[in-house]
Amino acid sequence: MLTKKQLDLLEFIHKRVQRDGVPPSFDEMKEALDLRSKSGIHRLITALEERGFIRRLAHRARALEIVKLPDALEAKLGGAPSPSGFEPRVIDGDRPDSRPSGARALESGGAIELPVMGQIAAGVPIAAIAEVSHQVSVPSSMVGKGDHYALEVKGDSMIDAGINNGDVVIIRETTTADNGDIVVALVEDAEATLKRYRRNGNAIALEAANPAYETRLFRDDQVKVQGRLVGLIRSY
Amino acid sequence: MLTKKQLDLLEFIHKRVQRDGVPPSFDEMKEALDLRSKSGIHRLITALEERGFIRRLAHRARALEIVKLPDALEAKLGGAPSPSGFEPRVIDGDRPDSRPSGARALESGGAIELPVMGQIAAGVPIAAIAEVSHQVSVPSSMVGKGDHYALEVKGDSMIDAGINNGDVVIIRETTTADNGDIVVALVEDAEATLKRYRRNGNAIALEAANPAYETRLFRDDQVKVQGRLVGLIRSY
DNA sequence: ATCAAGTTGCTTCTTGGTGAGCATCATGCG
DNA sequence: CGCATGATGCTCACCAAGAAGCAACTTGAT
Repeated sequence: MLTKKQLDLLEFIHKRVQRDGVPPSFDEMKEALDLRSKSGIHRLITALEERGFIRRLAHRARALEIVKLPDALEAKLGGAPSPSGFEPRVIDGDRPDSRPSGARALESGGAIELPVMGQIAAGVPIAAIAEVSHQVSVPSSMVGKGDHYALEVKGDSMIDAGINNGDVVIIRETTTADNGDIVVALVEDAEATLKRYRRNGNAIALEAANPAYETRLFRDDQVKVQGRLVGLIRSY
Repeated sequence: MLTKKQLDLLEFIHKRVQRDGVPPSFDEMKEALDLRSKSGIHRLITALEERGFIRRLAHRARALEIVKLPDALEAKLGGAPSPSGFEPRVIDGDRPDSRPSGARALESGGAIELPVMGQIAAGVPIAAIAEVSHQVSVPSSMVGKGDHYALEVKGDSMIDAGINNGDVVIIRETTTADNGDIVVALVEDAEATLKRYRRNGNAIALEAANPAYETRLFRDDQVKVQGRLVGLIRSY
């Protein structure tokens, strides 16, 4: 899957992250691989990204992250593959494989499994968040820090936001939101809806994205934000 | 399932990966099998890929990976069959049906990695399917049989279908479509667009889902279906 | 405004993968 | 036996990708 150079670079990055917690800059990588130009690094990085081993943000310093390690490296260096903020949990026992297979059940490759906690009304509210009905896999790039869960959307009140009936939305648990965010809002401690959030003083507006539905206004003590929309998955 | 040659090659590749962490190039394989031409290797590799033992990226150096090993080899060499961290659970009972030997391609847990083949215009412009830019994980429930890939949507011509600018669409490779399907259509062998497909006699209509765009009509020889929309992933 | 970190264009050279065309050989089948 | 088929082997041609270097340009941060 990888050429020697690519493997070397990946290994270097991995070590740096393990050591410093921060990925190296292009210049540091250039030094490490003994090159005289960053452009070479750029190409190697591109190749690694294309093959799905790292993920990155363009134009951001040190904005790269190892998503997975080839088996060869994983065996060689003991470290956990790292993604999304949880690695310091694995201790090395005598038999490292004692748990990786179980521990990473929810985190294998570039995906994470999230529980689908029932349905949510995008139109008229449905009962609040219920139980886990099943699990979905989502790209780990979709979830950042914090706890997440998924809900199945019922209704069409958010169609203008590109959220259709039957879509699965990925929600990050949070109790705050910024204006314009799409949130899971619990109204009057009874009904949960998916709406766009807008605050004005101590009034909260929950806007649908469908002209057929009206914006509803509440006092801020009537509405509890339960999560913010971070992703969406649809199957045809 | 495999011919002798194919088995030999697979074994060689496996050993090399175990030893170096880097798969051999065609030339190295050629040497190992004592051939005088790479093209033979090419054929063997193709056969192995077809049978699901290896996975690869076309036109990329050493971009190949062993996905599974035939039982014969697995017993012979102790090595792990490779995919993301779970094999130590299978004991050999009398019923090895744990793996029907055709299953689990890149599949780990409930997710599969697919290549993102660049961007597709949902509006006017184009750049036909280009290269792999990176990989995404999608729930395996989203893909059925057949080959799949992903594209990033540019433009807003499908907004009324809930497909926004920046969304990643999952495409199943196929050359046929039913009326109403959303497809990747290659028009005039030049531009690829994501549109709703409708056939009428030997005329094909490509409809946008946005009143600002007009339906375009073509003769059926001007349009080639390259895939059908099966899923969508959006990150906020 | 300035610096550091990334991104790109262009060049050069080497390595590596693709594919057409043709020959050989074993095998299963009437 | 003669033929079709499929797996292999080879040559040759071609072109793409990997790797490296230099330099200029863009972005983000301060």
